[in-house]
Amino acid sequence: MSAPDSSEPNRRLKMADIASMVGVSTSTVSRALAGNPVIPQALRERIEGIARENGYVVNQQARGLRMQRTHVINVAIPLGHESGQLISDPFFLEMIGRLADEITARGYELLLSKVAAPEAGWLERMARSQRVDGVLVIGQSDQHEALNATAEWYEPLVVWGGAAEGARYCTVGVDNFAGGRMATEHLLALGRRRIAFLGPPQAPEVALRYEGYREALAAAGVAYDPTLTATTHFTLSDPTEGVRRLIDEGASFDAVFAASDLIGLESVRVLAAEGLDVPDTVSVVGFDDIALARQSVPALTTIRQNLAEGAARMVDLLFRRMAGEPAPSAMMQPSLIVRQT
Amino acid sequence: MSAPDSSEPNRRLKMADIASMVGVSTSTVSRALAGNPVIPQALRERIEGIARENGYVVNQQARGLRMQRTHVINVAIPLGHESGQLISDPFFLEMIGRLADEITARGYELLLSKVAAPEAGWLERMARSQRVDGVLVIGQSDQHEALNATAEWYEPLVVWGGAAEGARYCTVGVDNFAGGRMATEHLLALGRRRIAFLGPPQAPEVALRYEGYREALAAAGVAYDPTLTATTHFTLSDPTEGVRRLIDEGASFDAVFAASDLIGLESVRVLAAEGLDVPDTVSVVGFDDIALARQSVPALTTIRQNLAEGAARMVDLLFRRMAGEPAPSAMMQPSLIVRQT
DNA sequence: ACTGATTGCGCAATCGATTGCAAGAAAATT
DNA sequence: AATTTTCTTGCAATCGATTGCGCAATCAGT
Repeated sequence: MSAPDSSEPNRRLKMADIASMVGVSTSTVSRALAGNPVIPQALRERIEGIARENGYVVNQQARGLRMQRTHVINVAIPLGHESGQLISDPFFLEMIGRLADEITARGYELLLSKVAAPEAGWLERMARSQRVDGVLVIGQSDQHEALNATAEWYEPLVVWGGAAEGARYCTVGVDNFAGGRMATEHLLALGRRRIAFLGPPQAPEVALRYEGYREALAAAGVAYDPTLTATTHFTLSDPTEGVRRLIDEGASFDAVFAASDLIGLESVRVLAAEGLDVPDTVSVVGFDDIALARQSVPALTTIRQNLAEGAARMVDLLFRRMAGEPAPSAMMQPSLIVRQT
Repeated sequence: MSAPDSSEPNRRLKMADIASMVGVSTSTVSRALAGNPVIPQALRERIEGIARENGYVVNQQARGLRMQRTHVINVAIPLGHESGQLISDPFFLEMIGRLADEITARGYELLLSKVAAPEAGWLERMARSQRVDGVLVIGQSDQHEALNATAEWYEPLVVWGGAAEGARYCTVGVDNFAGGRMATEHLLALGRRRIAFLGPPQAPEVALRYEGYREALAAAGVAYDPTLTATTHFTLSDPTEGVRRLIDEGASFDAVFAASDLIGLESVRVLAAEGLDVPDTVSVVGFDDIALARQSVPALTTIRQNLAEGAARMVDLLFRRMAGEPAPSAMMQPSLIVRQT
């Protein structure tokens, strides 16, 4: 008995419904809603008005099928060598947030795929499903080969990570080698000589940081000691064990270069718990400059990656590639942020 | 001059291509790939084989249009009262990760929408675009009305948050009122009497925590002092000011109940920087139990929300609603985790 | 060998939009 | 008034899959 609402959403409206309400064909409605100038302004406004009043929204499936584009970007996070299921590193959150801003600003949507245990062909399926117009991969993980294989024929693909050897895919990232060198040089300048390295070296970006570390050691004439390298994942519990292992094995070290801030922060915590004072006894440098690095006590010295710029670059390159222009990889300079550790 | 690869992906394959390669109609290919038993096993395997060899992947746009479902779930994060653009709270990352697991496990994809400055009708557009089969909203923010309006006619909608008064939408969350009470009772049990509250009370879930706080005070016969309430956002820089403001205004307090761990951790840091010892002079309790709460020094006492369970519940309810079954809101019990603050 | 049941597979309609082409109406020109 | 030009607007094909219906081939039963 209630008066019929202006919007009575019993059934999903299609363009034909709007067309018959206005008394025109779907062609006209389609053109009007697309802002095509061949439709006179008066009529266009009438159509827009009726569409709005009835809460009509274009069916994106149909539109996508006809137009051969979806206005969706796939953001994939491969977790190849991460044992745990969870992404616990805030680095990802900031990156996702920045990418979301950039993608939304261009009128696109973001399809997030967490690729927990990469099966063969995951990236190829992603590229061929035609569900998305482009793919961004955050971190190479151990998927270097898969990336190369797909990049061979799929243009709109941009990867955040290191410029791995033999990579034929487009990467955006900071100069990880330089970052590793800067971190190590900083520790050397503090007088540290026994510098440990903590991180997952299977990931190309970490491998480059590691090379920078060894390069800096060599340049300073400090002998490289393999027992000071501990392999850990990016997850939260793993670095704990990594640091403990170093201590338990009796390795004597006076500094830690951690492959990520999360690993760095955890190292600081474990060292403190073991009675090793940071920074008096042991210095620590992280990588990323996540928000928590600044906030923690003591504040973590780290190598900063500018994610705002990085995300903007990735999206910029991706859209160029989607437009058919070839876009080259980009490398940005990291910077050393000296804090208390 | 290179030998033609087994997969020559010059052009995107459609089902008709596979059909002509096998020598059958698209109907048969479609049925075979869908595992329809009317297709004899031998033929089905031949079709599957050829499809695989040629890297054929079903066009999801076309499939979605025909089937009237997309196999995509929209996860929306409204940031109504967050001044900053960024989601910096790790709570979101863990939640997104858990939801991604649940959604992927059911063969669906996750479309992530960061709704930075909610415009009128954002949720309605989301629901009507037919780009997704259901919508999950993480946190009510200040969008209570929008949620109510859309829930009126759109079934597959589940919200993470508090059971706000007059909410006609389906919510999943912990009992925020009980959580607020538990936190406050814990502080009272420690002998604290001047307990400050920090958080954004516009969000319904925070409002409930606040009510629990006041309820506990009243039950203990401790006078409520409005000058001990400071409004802050969930971002990282804002709590800093919130705490400083309390101190600067000369409010004397011996405990802080923070509406989130991020606010709690920041409070600890600021208090320490101001020379107020935690926990000797001031006790702090947070909310969420993010990974960092355990890891920080001193480790943060907090009210734990079980996000793994919460995410599973949300997705479970959403899929029930997508199937047309009415599914009621769910409330889980939080638990007090006593640590060092 | 003939009828009826069963199985295997293709035809063609359908999902909801977009757009090239062209027809009819209106305006401008001669 | 007749013709040309310009505006509007609709017809119908198209994007790539799914599926109800029905025809032909195979098989079983007598």
